[in-house]
Parts: sequence; structure tokens; C-alpha cells
Amino acid sequence: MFSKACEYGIRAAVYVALQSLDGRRVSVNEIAEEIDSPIAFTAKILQQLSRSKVIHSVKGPTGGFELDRTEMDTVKISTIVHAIDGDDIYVGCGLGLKECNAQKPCPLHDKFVDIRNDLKNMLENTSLYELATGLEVGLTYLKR
Amino acid sequence: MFSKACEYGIRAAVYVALQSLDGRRVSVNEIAEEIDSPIAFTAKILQQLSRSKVIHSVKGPTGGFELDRTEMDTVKISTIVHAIDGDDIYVGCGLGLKECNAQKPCPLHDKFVDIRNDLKNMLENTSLYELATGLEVGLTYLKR
DNA sequence: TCAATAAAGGATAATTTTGTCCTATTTATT
DNA sequence: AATAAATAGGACAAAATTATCCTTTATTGA
Ligand code: FES
Ligand code: FES
Repeated sequence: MFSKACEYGIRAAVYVALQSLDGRRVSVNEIAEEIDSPIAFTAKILQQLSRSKVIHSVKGPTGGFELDRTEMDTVKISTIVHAIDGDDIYVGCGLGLKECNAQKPCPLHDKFVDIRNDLKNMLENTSLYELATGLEVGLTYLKR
Repeated sequence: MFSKACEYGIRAAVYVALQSLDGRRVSVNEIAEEIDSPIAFTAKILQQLSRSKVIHSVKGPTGGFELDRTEMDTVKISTIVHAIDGDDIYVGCGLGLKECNAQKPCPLHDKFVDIRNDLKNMLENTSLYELATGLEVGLTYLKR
């Protein structure tokens, strides 16, 4: 479904959001530890998220990653997926035709588009804040 | 969503079903041509589908791949996906946790499971026959 | 100013997925 | 029996993804 990079990216962003709720800035090392991901690879992904304005980064001592409260509402999971995996999952053909086109649909088109749109809507309507609060009250987990 | 191998596999199986409706047995070369896929790679995938009883293969001159009419109804797209990509898409965690577990869910679990189940049901309720007939009447396409 | 800390970024390695090529096996036809 | 056509399968190659390591840059605080 999503690439590994994207999975780590979402988990990382949720963790950053969670800690930012407490005003804590977090380092790559802490993030990788808390979401159980490879450190250096996670660093790359955080760079990407930072460049695409999903999270904010601060260099130097006391630096790290953070997200302000209003951004947690506006940043949707769809933004993260788009930043890392591109728009294939939103517009691509389920059977791999060069493009998904209702005028010349693949055999699975009609049924696939329904699912794809549900997924798209779900991701577009889920904010980092929403996911972070579930974590905060201990209902959900970022590693096992 | 699906791997390339799986995309080719579904397209190939639909084409085999379509031709089998006319009693025609088809070769790897014809299949690859008609679904616009790399020949040798497609051959591997057809082997896999043959081993997992999704389609039937016949060696030698006049040989090729075929599917009998009753199998077109019983073989669902979910079978093909499972044979090639395994069950990750049916049971895996959307955020990449080692396993999806409602007792210790990831932040996206509840929303993700809904989509995943819709996808699963869709694939389980779509037969090769259904997809082949859409092709037959010229409503859908296997390449662009 | 200096040392320490943390992200940014470049180079490279490992792994997985995708793809190719060649030989072996099976089988229909002559 | 010989030939040719077709899948099966093994070995290998290319490309993409995942992952690591090292150097550079920015910033804090002593
Ligand atoms: S053409 Fe295949 S999903 Fe739209
Ligand atoms: S635990 Fe992540 S989808 Fe179920």
C-alpha cells in the first residue's frame, strides 16, 4: 500500500505532533527509537517532510523537529503520503495501465476507483492532531 | 497498491479468460503483447499462476494457457493477488507495524481497516469471468 | 571564541523487485 | 524417429527501494 519510507514518515510525524503537544522538540534519534525505525533512513525522511513543510526543523543544540498546534490540524495524512509517495495512490490505475482514464478504463476501474476515493477521502480527512491525540490517551501505538 | 508482478498477473489472467471464452488457448508471447508487459517476466508470473491453479497451462505445439468456463467464476481477483503478493494487503498494518492488531492498534487502524476490508471484499467478489466479459463487449481495456 | 549538539546532505551499500537470457522438458505433427 | 513449438525453470542483470556512513552547516551555550 504505502512505501516503507511513507510508513515511517507518517509514524514519525505523528510522534512529532504528540511531543509538540507538550512543547517538546524531538531529535531524529528519539523519533527512530520511539517508532522503531532505522535512524539514518528516518533522518532522510524527516528531511523530506521538513522540506515539504509537513514538520519544522531546528538545527543546533536544543534543536530537533516540531510542529505547531495549528499545523497539526491543517496537515492531513494525505499531505504526508503525497510528499513521500507522490500521487500514484490517488490517481494511478489499479492494474498498472499508464494512466487511469474513465474513457478507456481497465477491467477493474469502476470498482477500484470507489476504493481509491474512499482511501483518498480518509487520508484527506485525517489530521495529525487527530492521530496524535489517540496516542496521547494511550489508545494507539507507534511500535509493537 | 499491487506489485507490478501482480498487476501483470491480473491483466494476463483476464486476457486468458477472455480468449478461453472463445475456446482459444494463448501463448506467453500473445499475452505479453496484448497486455503490454515484458515477455520473460510475464512468463514467470504465468508459471506462478499455473502452479497456484489460477490458470491451466499446456506444453508443446498448440499449447498455451487457458481457463475453463467454470473456473472463471470461481477464481476471484483476490486469489490472484494472494498468489502473487501474499496476504499483506489483506491483513497488514497500514503504518507498517509488525502486525495489525486491534488490541494494540496503530493510530490509523480503525480507519484503515475499513478501507482494507472494502478492498478485500471487492477483490473477493470479483471473478475473472466478470472482468473478461467487460473486455469482450469492448467496454474495458488491458493496455493503452 | 570554542566546543558541543543537532539537522542537512552526499556518497555508498544492501536488499528487493523487476526484468532478461538460456537451457530443459513436454508434446503435437510430419 | 525427428523436428518444431510451447511452457518450466535456473542463472543472471538492471533498477528501484531501503538503509548506512561520513562530512558539512547551523546554532547554542560556556
Ligand atoms: S483505468 Fe484502471 S483503475 Fe482506472
Ligand atoms: S494496527 Fe495498523 S492498521 Fe491495524
